[in-house]
Parts: sequence; C-alpha cells; structure tokens
Amino acid sequence: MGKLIKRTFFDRPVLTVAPELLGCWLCRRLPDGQILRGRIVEVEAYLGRIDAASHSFRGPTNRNRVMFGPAGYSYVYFTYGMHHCVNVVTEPEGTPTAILIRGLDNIDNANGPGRICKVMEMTREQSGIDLTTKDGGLWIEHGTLMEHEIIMVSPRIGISVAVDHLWRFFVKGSPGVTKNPLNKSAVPLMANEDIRKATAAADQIRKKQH
DNA sequence: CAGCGGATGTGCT
DNA sequence: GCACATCCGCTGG
Repeated sequence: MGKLIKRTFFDRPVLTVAPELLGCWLCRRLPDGQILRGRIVEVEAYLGRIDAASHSFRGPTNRNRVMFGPAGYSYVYFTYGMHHCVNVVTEPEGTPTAILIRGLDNIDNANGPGRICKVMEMTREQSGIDLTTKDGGLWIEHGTLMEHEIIMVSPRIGISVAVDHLWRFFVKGSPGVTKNPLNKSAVPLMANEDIRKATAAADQIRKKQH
C-alpha cells in the first residue's frame, strides 16, 4: 500500500509535475469494493490559457470548470461519442492546467486514455474528485521508476494545434504506452531543452498577464 | 501505416 | 443548426 500524494505535489508547474507522475499509482475503488492500482507510464501536460490544445484555452465552460479550480482534483471528460479520459488538475486555482493520464503498465488493456477509464470504470461521475484522499474512490499514491526506466518526450497525440511542443512523457519500452508513430521520434527527457524553455516561457506569459 | 467510421457531448473556436 | 472532438478498432495496401 503506497503513500497518498499531497496537494502541494500537484500545486506546482504542470510541466514539473507531469514527468514526476510516471511510476506513481492511479488508484480506483470500484463500485463492488475492489481496488485497482495502475502504474502510470504515460502522461500529457495541458498548459491552460497559453495552450491552444487545452480544453481550458478559451476560458471556463460547464465541461472544463474543474480545471480552473485548485490542484489535486480529477477532470474526466467524454469524447468521440464513446470514450472517457481522466486528467489530474495542477497549479493554483485560476490557472487551468492539467495532466492527461494515458497509460498504465501493470493492468491489461490500459494502454490509452479511453481504455484506462473503461478498465477502471470511470465516467464524468468521477470528475471533480479530490485525489489527495481516498474518500472519493479515486486517488494517487507515490511510486518510483526503476533504474533502467528512461523517460521519453514527444509531441502530444490526437491534437491538431500546438503540435510542436514536446509535452507528452512516457516510460521507454513500457507495454502500457500507447502504440503511436510519435514513439519512434521521441527523445530522452534529460536531453530535452524544450521543457525548460517552455516552462520559462509560460512563466513569462503569466507574469505579463498579471 | 493511412484512412475511415462509430455515436454523442460540447460550445460555437 | 452544426463542426469537431486530449479515441480506438478495423480495413486495405
């Protein structure tokens, strides 16, 4: 049994939190009481008001409202008429950033955001849950990567704008990672300057806006 | 690997 | 009223 992650962990820049979520455990208590623990091996960061691919880019709506709230809550949305996807809200209230959880490597059929929600039986009813407590039936526990596990970065999958940013993070070679052509052009996180630059640029934009 | 369709919520971009 | 969606499984080359 792992240790619950505190809100201060999520209340940091989304590009800092995203790679640190790899190796952590997405935990779900099913309606029948069974508890599933999925090891996170693939995520994407969505940067809010400065990111055209983010649901929150154009401001709050009924669907995305939880993204504008405090860090550490779930944001589950429905898309393509049949799939649900789960995000973790990051950064302080009013800064609508989030991390899409895309892959788990210890549960069969959990490579892909739609499949995660199917396996863990999550719908919009699980949106807005406080992930820093077990009370809502959905929470996240600390975890680590093995010595040999390398973090890779690539553009995000399935978006049509802001495609040049390397804001997808995944564990190289893990069976829980989505099969996608972008995998073969991915580069190791440690060799990637884009992340540092992007974080600095986002901070600059936020300072100007305030 | 590219193309396509499914089935419906969402916000008018 | 309507275009499109943070997807996925299937088809054909």
